[in-house]
Amino acid sequence: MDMYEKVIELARRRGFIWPAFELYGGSAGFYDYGPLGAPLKRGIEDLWRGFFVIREGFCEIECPTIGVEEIFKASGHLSGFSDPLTECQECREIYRADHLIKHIVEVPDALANEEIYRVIKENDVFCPECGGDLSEIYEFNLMFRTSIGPGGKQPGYLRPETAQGMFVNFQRLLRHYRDRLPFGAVQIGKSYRNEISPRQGVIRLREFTQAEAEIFINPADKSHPRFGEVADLVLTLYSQEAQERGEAEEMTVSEAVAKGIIAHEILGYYVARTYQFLLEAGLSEDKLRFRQHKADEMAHYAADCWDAEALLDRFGWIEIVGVADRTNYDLRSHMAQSQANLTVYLPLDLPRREERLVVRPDMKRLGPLFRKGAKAVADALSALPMEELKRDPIVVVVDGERVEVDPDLVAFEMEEVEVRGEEVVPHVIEPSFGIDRILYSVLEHSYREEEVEGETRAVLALKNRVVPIQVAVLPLMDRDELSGPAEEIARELRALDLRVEYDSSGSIGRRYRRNDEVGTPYSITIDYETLEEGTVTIRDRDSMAQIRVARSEIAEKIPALLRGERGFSEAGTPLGG
RNA sequence: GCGCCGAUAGUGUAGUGGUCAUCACUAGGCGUUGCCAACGCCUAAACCCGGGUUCGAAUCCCGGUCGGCGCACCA
Repeated sequence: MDMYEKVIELARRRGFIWPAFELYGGSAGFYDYGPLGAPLKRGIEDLWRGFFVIREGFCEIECPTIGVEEIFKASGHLSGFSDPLTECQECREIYRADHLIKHIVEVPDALANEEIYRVIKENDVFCPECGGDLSEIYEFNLMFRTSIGPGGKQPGYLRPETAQGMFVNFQRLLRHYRDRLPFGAVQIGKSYRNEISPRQGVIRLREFTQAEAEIFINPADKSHPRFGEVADLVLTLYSQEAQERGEAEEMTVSEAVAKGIIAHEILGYYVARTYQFLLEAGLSEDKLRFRQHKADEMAHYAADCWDAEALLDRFGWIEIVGVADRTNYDLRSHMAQSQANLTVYLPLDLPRREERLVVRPDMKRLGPLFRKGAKAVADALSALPMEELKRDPIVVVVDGERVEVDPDLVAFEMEEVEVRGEEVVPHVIEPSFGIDRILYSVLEHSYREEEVEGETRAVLALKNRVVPIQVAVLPLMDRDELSGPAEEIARELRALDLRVEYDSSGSIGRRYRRNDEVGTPYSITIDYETLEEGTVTIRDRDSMAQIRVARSEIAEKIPALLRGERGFSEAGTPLGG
C-alpha cells in the first residue's frame, strides 16, 4: 500500500474527500469535500487570504463562473485551449491532427481544420499505428460550453481559470485603487476544464478551486519595496540551468535575483511568499521545490515563470502553484477585443515639453451646414495633418464621401504643451494556486505512522491554522457525572468559535487515536479530578504528552495553544505517563 | 479516447453456476473499565449498473460506469 492509497483511504473513510455522485456510479474528475475536508479546504483558503489579501493589501473579488464568449476570445482559451483531433477509422486511435503534419507544414497552428484535413489527404498521411484512414478533424475544447438564456443563441463557457475576472474588471479595480500602480486583486473560486482523461484523484479534476492573484505593476519598475523581508529566505530552486544538470540547488532569494536566475525582485518576492504560505499550510520543506519553466514550455509572452512543486509518493513532483510574469499580454488582448482603454496614466518624474498640433473646428458654423454629419466632419478635420489643413478647400472623406470644407470653418495651430505623464499598459505578476492539489499534498505530507507499544499509530500532523477539528472534548468514561461537565466545556469552547468534537464512545485510548488520525491537535479529558479539584487534562497530538490545567483556564489556554502563542509544556502541569 | 487489469458491508478481504455470501477491523447499543486502537454480549451493514445465456447468475458472456497501470492528452 503506497502513501497515496493510505491517504486516500483515510480521506474517504473519515470524510475529507469523497468521489462525487457515488450514489449514481460517480463521474470521473469530480470530488466532494466531506465534513472534515470542507473545513480543511476553508482553512487553507483563509491562510491564503492572510498572505495574499490582508498582508499584501490586495482586494478580493468574486466573478461569475460562467463567462461570455468575448472574454475567451481575448484570453485565447477559445482557440488555443482546444486541440484538433483525428481518429483512425481502423483502430480507433486518437491523434493530435496538427502533430501528424508537423513534418509537412511548418506552422500547423495557423491552419483551419479543413486545411489540416486536406494536407493529410494530399500527403497520404495515415494512422501511425496501423496505417488506417484518418477521420475528419474535430475540435476538442477543454472549456465546458453552455448557453445563456432561452433559445441557446448566446454561448457561455465555464471559466477555465479565475484570472480573467481580474482582467476584465481592470478599469474598476484601477479606480478602486485611486489610479495608482502597483495594485493587486485576487479571487478564490471554482474553475472548470473538461479534461480528456482525468486521473490521479484530486490531482486532475474537471472542477477545481483556484486562488489567483493578479498584481498590476509598472513595467519600468520591477523592484519590490518589501523585498528585504524575504531576501534571506533559502529556497530549493530548479532553474532552467539546474534542470539541464538534473540537480536542484539551494539559494537565498536575493542571490537568485542578483544572479538573474529569478527574473526580478517582484517575482522573487512572490515566489518567497508562496514558499512561506505552503510551509504554513503544512507542506514538508524537503518535499517542496520551485521549478522554472523551460523556454519552450513558457507562454511566448511570459517573461519568467516558476512552479512550486510538491513531491508526492506516487506521482513524483507535481505542480501546485505557478508564479508568472505575464507582462502586458492579458491587458493588451482585452484592449484589442473590447476596444477599451486599459492603461494607467503614470506621471513623469520631470514634465517634458512637446510641440503639438491643435485643431479647433468651428462647430457653431459646421453644425447648421452639415447637420447630423457635423460631428463626423469635425472628427475627420481633427485627424488631418498640418499640410492638408492648409489647402483651400480642405478635403475630408466622411463615410466614403468626399466633403469640401471652407478653411474659415476650422482653426489650427502648433502649441507647446507640457507632458506630465504617459499612458502605460501595466505588467501582470500572477501567482496561481491549485487549492485541491495543495490540500492533497498537505494531507500526504502530514501523514505519518509510528509504533506505540506494538501498535501502529496513524497521525495527521496538520497545522493548527488549517485543522478541521481544533479540539476534542472527551469524558474519561461515559458516565453522567463526567459527561455533564464535559458537554458544558464543549459548549464553552464552541462559544469561542472553535470547532469542537465531543466524543464519549469507546475507551479513552480509542478516542485519542481517532482524533490523531484526523489531526485534532488537542484533546481535553474530563476525569474525577475535574469534579474534585476543578482541573482537566490536555493531550498534545504529536507528543501524546498531557498537562493538567484548571478548568477555568481552558477558555484562555486552548485558543492560545492553537495560535501557537504558548508552548504546550508550559501551559500546565505535566502529567507522568 | 485506446489497450491491459480490476470492482463483494464504512474499510480491507474470502468464496462459489444451486439455501436471504466468509472473516477481520470499523460503527451503534448494553455491561465492564481511573488516560493511549482493552474485554464480554448484542446489533447494523455488501456482491457497481444495464442487458444476455440458463430451470437458476453475485459467479459465464456483452455493453456501460468507476478505479489502477501503460499510451495519447495535460492552456
